[in-house]
Amino acid sequence: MAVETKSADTKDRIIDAALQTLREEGFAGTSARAIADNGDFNQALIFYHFGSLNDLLIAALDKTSDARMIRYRDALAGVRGLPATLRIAGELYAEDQSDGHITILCELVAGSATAKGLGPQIVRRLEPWVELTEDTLTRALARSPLRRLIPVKEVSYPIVATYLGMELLAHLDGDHSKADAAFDTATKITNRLGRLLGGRDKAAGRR
Amino acid sequence: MAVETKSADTKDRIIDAALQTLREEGFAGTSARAIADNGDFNQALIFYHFGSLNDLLIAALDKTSDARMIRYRDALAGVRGLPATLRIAGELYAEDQSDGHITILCELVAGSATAKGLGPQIVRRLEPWVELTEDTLTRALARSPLRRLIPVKEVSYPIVATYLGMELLAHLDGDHSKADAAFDTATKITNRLGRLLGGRDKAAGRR
DNA sequence: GTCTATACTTGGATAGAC
DNA sequence: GTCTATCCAAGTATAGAC
Repeated sequence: MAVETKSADTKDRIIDAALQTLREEGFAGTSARAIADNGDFNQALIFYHFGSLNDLLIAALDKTSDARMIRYRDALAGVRGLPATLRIAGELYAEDQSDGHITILCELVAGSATAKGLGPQIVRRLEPWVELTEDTLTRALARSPLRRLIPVKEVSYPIVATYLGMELLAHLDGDHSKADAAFDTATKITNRLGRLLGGRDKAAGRR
Repeated sequence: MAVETKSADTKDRIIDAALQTLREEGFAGTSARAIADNGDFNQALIFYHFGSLNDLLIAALDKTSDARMIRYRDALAGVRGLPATLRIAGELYAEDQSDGHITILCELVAGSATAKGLGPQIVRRLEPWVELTEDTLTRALARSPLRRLIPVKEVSYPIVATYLGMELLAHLDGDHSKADAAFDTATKITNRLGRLLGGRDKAAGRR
């Protein structure tokens, strides 16, 4: 058991170093050597513990993604109504940004378009997020007149794609202001829609 | 003049070979060697004519992007109303797909997150598309009640981001069905909104 | 302007000692 | 499990002949 613990510890150290490198250097800078330098261990350990660099990157994505998913599910659990949901989503997004989760995800998505064989595995790991969007939206619209307007199933995938697209662009030119403004824009439209459709604030789903 | 023509011809051959390679092999497969093989010329010519591989890729993006921009402006010029605009946009998108423009753009956007120094130049070349979206949307909404709902300026950047995000994802798992469905979804929502807001079809902007 | 040949660099991965 | 030493492939870019 001592051995297994040590091995697990090392694997975790390697994963953390990979995450840090992705955050700081981007996909392009995340070579096996760079990760090893960053985490202060030997480069060969990566291949001993993970077999290949790609497999390490997948494991790293799983770690950050699983943690964020728990946080998202938790924070969104009791939320009712679209305005409140948008507000919480905006806060979660801000967290994604400050802890670097977003950077990592974007770098990997972009990188997997570039690197060989990474693509399908990354995409598979985005599916839970489409489902989360679907669940969240279903609950957010449950008591809103907007539920007759928005086809939740069809709209969830584009929403996730928008999140990724905006981040990717923000990332490319180092300007996040437009991405940050998106939640405000969505809120604005929702409010206007609420006023137009149901009169006052009931329409938007507030209670 | 004969010399200039020959040089211009060669540059164009190289650009075309780069575009073809991006389409067929993706960013990862688009090395100077691959392009030269593909176009059946010497690899050193790339550096003689363009200085660096990055500069060639930028020139290639400019060629396809300029051509598409002319086509878009032309096709959208006389269009009135949101439903018609969505229909035309869907057709243009289908063209993007069949002639490979989309593939090239996505590969370069993804790749520029990966490669060094390409990012800012690619982003700058996306700005005209945000402007086009803004112009198009302004005209599409001119006579629609929806113009009070949608803040055109704030929404144009997210729309372009969505286009890119969806394509990037579709690209990653080789499944374009969800991206194709997006225009139908947008049309569906627009129609419902038209019925809810303005009664019948006038609201949606048809004439 | 175009070719051949090659210098130089980086990075994934492995062999084999400890 | 961890280290050193290396192999090998691929890629950008350039020098120099034609």
